[in-house]
Amino acid sequence: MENSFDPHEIEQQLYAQWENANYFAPTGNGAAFSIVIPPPNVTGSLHMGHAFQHTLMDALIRYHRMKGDSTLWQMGTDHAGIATQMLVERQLNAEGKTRYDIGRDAFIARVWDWKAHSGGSISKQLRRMGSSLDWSRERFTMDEGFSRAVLEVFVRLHEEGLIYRGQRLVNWDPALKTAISDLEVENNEEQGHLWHFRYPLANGTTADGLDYLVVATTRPETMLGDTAVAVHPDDARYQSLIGKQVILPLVGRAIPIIADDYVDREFGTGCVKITPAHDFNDNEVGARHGLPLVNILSEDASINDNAPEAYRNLDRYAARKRVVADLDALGLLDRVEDHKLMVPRGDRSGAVIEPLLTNQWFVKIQPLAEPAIAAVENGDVEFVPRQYENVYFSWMRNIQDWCISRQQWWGHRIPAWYDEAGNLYVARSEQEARANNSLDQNTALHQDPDVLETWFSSALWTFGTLGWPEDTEELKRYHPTNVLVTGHDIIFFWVARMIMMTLKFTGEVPFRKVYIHGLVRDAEGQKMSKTKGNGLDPLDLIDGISLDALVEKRTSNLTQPQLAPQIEKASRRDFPEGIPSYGTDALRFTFCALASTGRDVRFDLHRIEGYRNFCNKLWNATRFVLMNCQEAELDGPAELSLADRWILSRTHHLLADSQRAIETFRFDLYANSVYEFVWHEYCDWYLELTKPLLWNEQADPALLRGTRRTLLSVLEILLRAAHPIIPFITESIWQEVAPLLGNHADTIMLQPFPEPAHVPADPEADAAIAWLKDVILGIRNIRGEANIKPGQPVSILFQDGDEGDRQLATVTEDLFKRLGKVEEITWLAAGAQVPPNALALVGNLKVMVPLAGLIDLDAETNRLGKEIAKKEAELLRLEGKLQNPSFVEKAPAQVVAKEREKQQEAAAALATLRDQLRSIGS
RNA sequence: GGGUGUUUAGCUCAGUUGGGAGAGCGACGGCCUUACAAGCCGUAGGUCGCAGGUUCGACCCCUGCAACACCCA
Repeated sequence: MENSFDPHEIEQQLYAQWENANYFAPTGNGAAFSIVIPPPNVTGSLHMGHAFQHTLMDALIRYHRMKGDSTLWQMGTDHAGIATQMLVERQLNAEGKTRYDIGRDAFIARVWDWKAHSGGSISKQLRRMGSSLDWSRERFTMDEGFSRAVLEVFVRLHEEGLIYRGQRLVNWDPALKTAISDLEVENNEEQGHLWHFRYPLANGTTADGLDYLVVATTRPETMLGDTAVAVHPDDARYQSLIGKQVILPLVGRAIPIIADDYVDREFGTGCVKITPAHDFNDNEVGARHGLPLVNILSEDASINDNAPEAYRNLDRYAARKRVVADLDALGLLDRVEDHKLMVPRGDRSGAVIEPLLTNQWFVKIQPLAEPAIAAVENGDVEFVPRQYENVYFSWMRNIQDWCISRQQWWGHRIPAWYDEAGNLYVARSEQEARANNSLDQNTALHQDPDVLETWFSSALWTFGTLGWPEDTEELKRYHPTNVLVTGHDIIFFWVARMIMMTLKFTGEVPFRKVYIHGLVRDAEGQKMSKTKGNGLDPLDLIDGISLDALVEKRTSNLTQPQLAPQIEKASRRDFPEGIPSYGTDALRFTFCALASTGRDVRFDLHRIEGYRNFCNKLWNATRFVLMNCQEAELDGPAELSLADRWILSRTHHLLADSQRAIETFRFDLYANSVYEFVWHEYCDWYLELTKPLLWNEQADPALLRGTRRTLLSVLEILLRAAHPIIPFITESIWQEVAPLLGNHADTIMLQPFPEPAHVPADPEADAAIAWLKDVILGIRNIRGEANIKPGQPVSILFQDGDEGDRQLATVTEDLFKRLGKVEEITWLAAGAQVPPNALALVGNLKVMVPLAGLIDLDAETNRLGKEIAKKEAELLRLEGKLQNPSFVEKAPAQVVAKEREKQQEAAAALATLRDQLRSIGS
């Protein structure tokens, strides 16, 4: 083995071996365990969120596979309607064409073509993460089989009256010219204006004697579509005007003054213009009052023919200026204020969204939502962490009908046909539509041009990927899936919709548990984004990247190129050396270690560096073990030393802790227990404890065999225990180690996950080594504080203590001699005269290092002083507690007894330390 | 405006049923000790956001407040 760990030597080669051997496909007759991948966008590339999520999923999958479950991790990608269409349209635009130039069929062919050539980049990247996905069953939401499921669901929902077509106000993206869901709208506060307009009263005056009302708006152009002015029903100022009319300026329409408690009396003048065709709230007000809807916008957000001629065909912002100017000219512009407002923008296009009245397809959601709420209420689906259930419930209980149509070309086309008269036929095909409705070939039919939104199809993901609507073996075996691993940002988009649709069509929940992980942020806690240029590419952490390449990457193709210098500066500040290569295992270990319950993680390079070092530590521990075992005879009678028994006992605890952590999704605790065990138990103590024996030429061969076998078998067990987190290094090492134990299997991947029951705990050995550690730490502390050179051997004296101390000292003599670099040990009788010394206490046992000229007296006095102060504080606390009568009375007896014991120990220790200080001082 | 979460060492975070707080990184001091300088040994550092309450006892349970973050309207 090389003398340091080099991830590049092993990773890609091992992954290829695994994949070629088909280890990722489910095998065996064990219980089924399945996870579906949240299908990544086919246009996407791997980002830190994916890397995080896949690390956790892969850890679960590898764990269950090793547990012997028949484990399926279903791979697939999502066709990402809008994103993909935008991407291919941009390519066309670069050629000077639009999609309309080439037509729908050619455009779709072009998208498929794009997918064939560049659609798979995320698949390659997922392989670099070590993800053990079943590639042989990879699915795509636009594939034929999956599309059949989508079609079937649409038709059946329509048959049941749960899908309908209707004219409604939807979020309209005027740049993409399509409806989008309210989840795809980002509301952000932006600086704007509040314009106050005077609307002349048709008759009468206000309480103040004015002949007009003042209304305020942030979108002046919408006034062309006003159909009422509303006031609060209890607003004394306007009581007499309710039911009267104003004349809508510029338009000349007389519109009513209505009373509705939607109006906020405190805001502006307390009068609100009502535009039911262009505002969601106004729409509801309009519905309550039977107001007409006047739609004044076209699909590109220019003014249409329902507005006065002067404004027609003007873009909405041009119209805004014109309306304001014209009102001003008429003396009807009361005033303009600066105003912060929430502006809705499409998350893909960035365009300001308009509520627009259009014909769309909707899913009637209430009948689907009720069972989906019940499934979570009764525990059929469990969220981890639990509190996300509240997020789910609050959304589900206020859920609106779901607009599923999109005015796009790329996607599942809506299976609805119209005849010349506008009659509508929904069927699985045009042929079926004709057959079901007795329409012969003379009746011309044309298909609805719209497609379904992507989330409609991904809602079917768990059962659609397993072959539904066919009643397949896979569906029976792997559905419901066991757990969904996803971010909280798509609980509404995806999780809730999967639960609804899956219950509806399979009668089963899609998954039993939903593990929600946090978002990955940068070291400052900022969200990683292309715009801010603070993102990290997981592959750059794995392979490393030079500073210049990193800067280039972060500053190219920016949506706001003016930020480039700023981004470059920050990058050069944060990564002056670029990013070194850490390898996949270190990255995965970092993600696991940071994955505490559902909170966002700050990704700090120092952490991944630490875990890279951890991998190197494991690598070198293995080198030590192999060096000492490879040439040795391991067969024959063997005897376990105390240290062997101890590390086996610690292994038991490692396994128990790890299993509990994985089963409860505490990847951080899992990673920490592996780290702690490998570094601070196996390496720091156990390997050191084996050296006196291994390097002793005269050692008992049975003991040597016991130790060598323990070195190997504990290493082999911990490799299996750690494999779900760090698959590459563990596989690589395991292939060296396992054969020495007689295991010649091809891969660690399919070995059983180690069971704590197979490695019993050994409390006696635990206690003995705990004692030994105390003695050694005492000696080391004296060495460190008294400035005794590490190379300088010391003699030690033991005094007092009990029979147990004597026995332990005898049994462990060789061990602490080496670990404390102790030359000679002398037991002194109780009360015997002792030479000047430095003292460490282990219980009642005095461990002393004679001064003999090598100890710095001042330093030792100082050290003792600190010890005494510590003990004094402790004793004071304990005494205070024990002198409190209500504590002694009310606290459980065992707690009181324990505190008493502590008090006595502290008092005894304090007395000894004070004696010691006196004897040094004298 | 409603809701959720967070607040613990200089930084990033653990803290399992209430019995005087831990890790990693960083800092400081010492070491090329035959697996590892990506290492080894030792040390320092905390009014557990603030104010109340419950309790013999509160980082932990309850109430209020503050700051920050996110979601919804």
